[in-house]
Amino acid sequence: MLKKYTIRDIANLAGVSKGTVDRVLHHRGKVSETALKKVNDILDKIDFKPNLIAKNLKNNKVYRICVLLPDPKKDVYWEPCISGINTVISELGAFGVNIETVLFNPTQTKSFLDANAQIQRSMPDAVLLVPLFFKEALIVMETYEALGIKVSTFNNRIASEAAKSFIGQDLFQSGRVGAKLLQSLVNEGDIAILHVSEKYKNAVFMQEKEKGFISFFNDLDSPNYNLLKHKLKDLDFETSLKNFIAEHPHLKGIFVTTSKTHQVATIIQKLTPKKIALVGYDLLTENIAYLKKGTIDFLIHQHPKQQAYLGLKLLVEHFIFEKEIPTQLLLPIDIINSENITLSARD
Amino acid sequence: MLKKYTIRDIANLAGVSKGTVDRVLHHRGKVSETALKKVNDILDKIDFKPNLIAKNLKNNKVYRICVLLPDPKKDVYWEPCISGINTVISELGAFGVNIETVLFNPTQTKSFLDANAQIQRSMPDAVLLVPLFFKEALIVMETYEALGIKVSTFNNRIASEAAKSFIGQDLFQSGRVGAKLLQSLVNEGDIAILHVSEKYKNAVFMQEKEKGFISFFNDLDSPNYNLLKHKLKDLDFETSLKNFIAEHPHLKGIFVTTSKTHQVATIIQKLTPKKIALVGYDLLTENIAYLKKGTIDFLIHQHPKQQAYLGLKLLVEHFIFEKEIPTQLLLPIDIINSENITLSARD
DNA sequence: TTTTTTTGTGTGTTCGAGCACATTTTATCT
DNA sequence: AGATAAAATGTGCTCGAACACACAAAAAAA
Repeated sequence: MLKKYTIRDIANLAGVSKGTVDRVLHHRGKVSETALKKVNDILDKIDFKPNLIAKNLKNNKVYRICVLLPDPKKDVYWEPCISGINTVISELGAFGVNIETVLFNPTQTKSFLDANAQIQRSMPDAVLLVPLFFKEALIVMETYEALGIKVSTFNNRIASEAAKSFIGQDLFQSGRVGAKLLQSLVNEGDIAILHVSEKYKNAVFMQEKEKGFISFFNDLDSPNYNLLKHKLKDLDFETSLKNFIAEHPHLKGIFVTTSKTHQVATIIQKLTPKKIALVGYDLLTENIAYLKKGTIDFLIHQHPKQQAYLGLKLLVEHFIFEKEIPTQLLLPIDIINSENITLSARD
Repeated sequence: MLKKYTIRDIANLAGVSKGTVDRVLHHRGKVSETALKKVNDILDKIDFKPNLIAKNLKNNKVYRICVLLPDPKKDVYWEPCISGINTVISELGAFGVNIETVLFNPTQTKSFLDANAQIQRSMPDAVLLVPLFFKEALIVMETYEALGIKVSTFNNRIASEAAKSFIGQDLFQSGRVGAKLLQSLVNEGDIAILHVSEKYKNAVFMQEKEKGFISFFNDLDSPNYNLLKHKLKDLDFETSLKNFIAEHPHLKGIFVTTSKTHQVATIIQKLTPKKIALVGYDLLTENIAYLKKGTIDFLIHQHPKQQAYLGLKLLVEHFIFEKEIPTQLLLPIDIINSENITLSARD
């Protein structure tokens, strides 16, 4: 138990050489049945864990991993991802991994394609990317596949076999969480789901949240609530929202499906004397301010930092310690209010 | 950048031997100023990260770490800790650490003292423990200090210099989160904080939560709410609670400071036709059942698994990779409702 | 000037697993 | 039986950092 067995120990115990033990362990064949049995008998008796340290000493390759994500300058939502990547570098950089971050403009598909082409030319061992543009991502991932470059995705799920691994949230369930929170806040009246459509198309992801949101109230089947739905464009944002609110005097709660929740909060705070419950997404500075003020009641945390951190860490550990990469890793859907924000803002 | 520098590389670049480089790196002295400068010049130029793998190969010591926690058979709250410990074993066991779990009876201080005495006789390199009994824990930790055994604590914070490291929740803030949740659920009326006193004394920890709870409503300073406080003993639990509820017809919300929330739920569900909002602690099976049924509105997750996992992992990495152990690590205060429970139950 | 001490430098071995290669043993064929 | 092929087994080197030890050069003492 206290002893740390080595291949040599096993060889001595079995009365064979370490070469033979090695062949047994790796099923390399060229072992007589008698020797095989002798070694296996010992292996059954003791708990042999090959020393990971020695195992990797020989392999002095530097693995190269690229991370591709939207430029945080264009959308601050991605800001924490950078810090997640840096955490991995500081934790695992000494094991011989080279991590490069590549950014693309989330408003332009071309930027996404260009960045991928650039990465593919440099031929890294693996790529962790945000497949923001559905169609383009599919094509890009096939190219990676053909080049023998491993691909993991995070934040946005792509239903495709090319996507070997995904780290992120279950958006359907996330929508249900939002619904449940509104039910906690509002006893009866109109409840609206609001899509703030951003410049880039991530309609698929907003739809998933909507499905979950609606499914919750369907399951609830209560006469107290009346569901509404509304889309907001960046252009006529303010007037459109004001009109919507004016048209629905019984509006008691709003669920915003994107991180632009603060834009809605700005209006609600100004416009109405009577309280409308507001649930939205992501810990942007503006959102946090409204959360603390009380305009936003709950925020759902999508863990951008954690997503990048875990996705990258899994890739690194795959190369260094030969760990398996799970096909999908769904992160918990964190509910944030004004009181647990300080402790959650870190990641 | 792509090159992974070794000590040998640096030696060649500086025109000295690897022994000299080693002496410079470890400040072992016995290096002439000329040689020191030559080596440092190279070190400034390149980004040298000593290979952690090779570094530990030589050090083939098996570190022994004991984990001491209450027996999950006596209180299921601790059940997930075991799985957290096992995760560390499977993740880091191959690096040469021996982890032993020792259980004590949370209803008996003697059991705690006995278990510690047993651990101290076996002289491990470090101990991770739950300092459930304040006074006894202080004494015990001094003994560990004297024996040169590193101690980390989790779940319960002990205000003492002997506690080098703590992993757990900020209980004061946790009480504030509970208060905020009740405020979200209830618009006006009586709101009660309920202590279900368990057999063992953890009064200190319940008090912290209470302070936070009260501080929130003090800060709010709203005439809509009226705070109540009540203690429940295991013996006359049911009658006492029923009486309390009967005495306060305007009771609209209850905050239970322990994992025994389900006991309160049982009564609330039976007794009252009109809804009383209920916020409590921990993802016990019974609590989860009431959460899904709607009797419990929110549960605060104390992350028992994560606490044990992180506490142990930090100790292991301290020995294996010489990482610093933080003096305290406060885990996020997770809010759980019926919809995000499935994804959070895992840890 | 010679001997002793101090200080600086380089060399060689170790750790455990992996794998190439050498060597021994066993089986097959003339 | 002897030659040869095939299978089984053992040996020895590698990886990078750490450290003991040997040895050289310079400084101090005789």
